[in-house]
Amino acid sequence: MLNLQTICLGVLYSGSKSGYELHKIINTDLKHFQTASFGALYPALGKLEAKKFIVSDGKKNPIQTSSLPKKIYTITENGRAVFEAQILKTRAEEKLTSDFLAAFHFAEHLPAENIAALIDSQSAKLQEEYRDLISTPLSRMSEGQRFGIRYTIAINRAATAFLKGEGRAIQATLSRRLPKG
Amino acid sequence: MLNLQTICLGVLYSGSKSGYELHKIINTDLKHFQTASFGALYPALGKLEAKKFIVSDGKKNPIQTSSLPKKIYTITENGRAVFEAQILKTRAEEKLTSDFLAAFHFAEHLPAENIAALIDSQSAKLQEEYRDLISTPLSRMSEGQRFGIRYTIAINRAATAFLKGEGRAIQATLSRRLPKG
DNA sequence: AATAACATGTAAACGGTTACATGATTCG
DNA sequence: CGAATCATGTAACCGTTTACATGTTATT
Repeated sequence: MLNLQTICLGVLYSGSKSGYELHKIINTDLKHFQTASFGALYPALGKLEAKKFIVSDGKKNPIQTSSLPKKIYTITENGRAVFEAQILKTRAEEKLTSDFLAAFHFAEHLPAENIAALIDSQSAKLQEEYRDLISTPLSRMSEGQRFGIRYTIAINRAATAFLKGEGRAIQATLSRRLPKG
Repeated sequence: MLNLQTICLGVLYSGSKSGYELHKIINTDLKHFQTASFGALYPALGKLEAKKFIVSDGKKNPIQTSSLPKKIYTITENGRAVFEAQILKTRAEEKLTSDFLAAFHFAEHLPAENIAALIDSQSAKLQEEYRDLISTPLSRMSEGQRFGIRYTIAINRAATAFLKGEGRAIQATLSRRLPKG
């Protein structure tokens, strides 16, 4: 699986950025397949720098208080080569972890109101994701990126349609159960 | 997020099982939203046992060579209560990590044959998942579990349809690019 | 007797989250 | 001058993967 280091190389490939900017890009543009917290991002950048895959212009000297705290990372030639090799050997792999589906798997332990809440909340999340996806400006985006967005939208729509069609039905069915005792 | 310990409690709720059986159940019946390796499973069971949420009938005595190595885990009353509380407060959360989408995001660094391979491989994986999903015996399954399977099938179909419809088109588009130099 | 499947576990390393800690810059 | 946002980083902890290590039971 592609790890955060490789993702960072990929984002830095198209231009130098600070850790903070990288964080923003990953958690907006790449949100549908990757996220990163600062606690994951900074150590990843540190490791990439140690391996000479990226360089920074940072003044890490704490005495120089007047210097900008902002540190711009730039990918090296070595880094580019490593990224290209990595992305070339990438296989179609996906891993979903879903509390929504897990909760339904064990739904016999849930009262009807919780079932309803889960479906409503999942629908809302899908709607929010949908808004994010369609609001992304398609210009300045590569063909591959557009393809990924459209793929994700197709899945999002199917999920929403399913919940709209069958969500009420399952709520009704599960409400008819005998209360556990 | 629901962790493996809680998932184990959930599976043991409906009947006592060995670690090995638990492993098989999670990686078949729960495959569409959760997997677990032995290296993750056994420590999780050990922690649950330490907390008295489960008990085992294991003869851990290595001198007793004649005893069965099989260890059956049973959920305790305390464990049931903890699981019920956990599942009750579960929120609709989902996390997808996709090398397929990541590769497409950076597809400008990929030659056309890799694009084609990625789409073919993703289609094959979806088909395989689909076969698994429809082959699951619907009897002896709760309403909630059936709902989860149908939800996953709806998404799987949408993904397959998208790749069938637009997969060739993107391959053609990306093949028309100038080779990088 | 060999092989596949059953069965349990550990250790090192990895990757990530959450919370903490600090400080600068910009805008109203 | 206060608030939001920009900005970097560490530490403790958590959960998992991968590889290793070992042995049993059932089938052919």
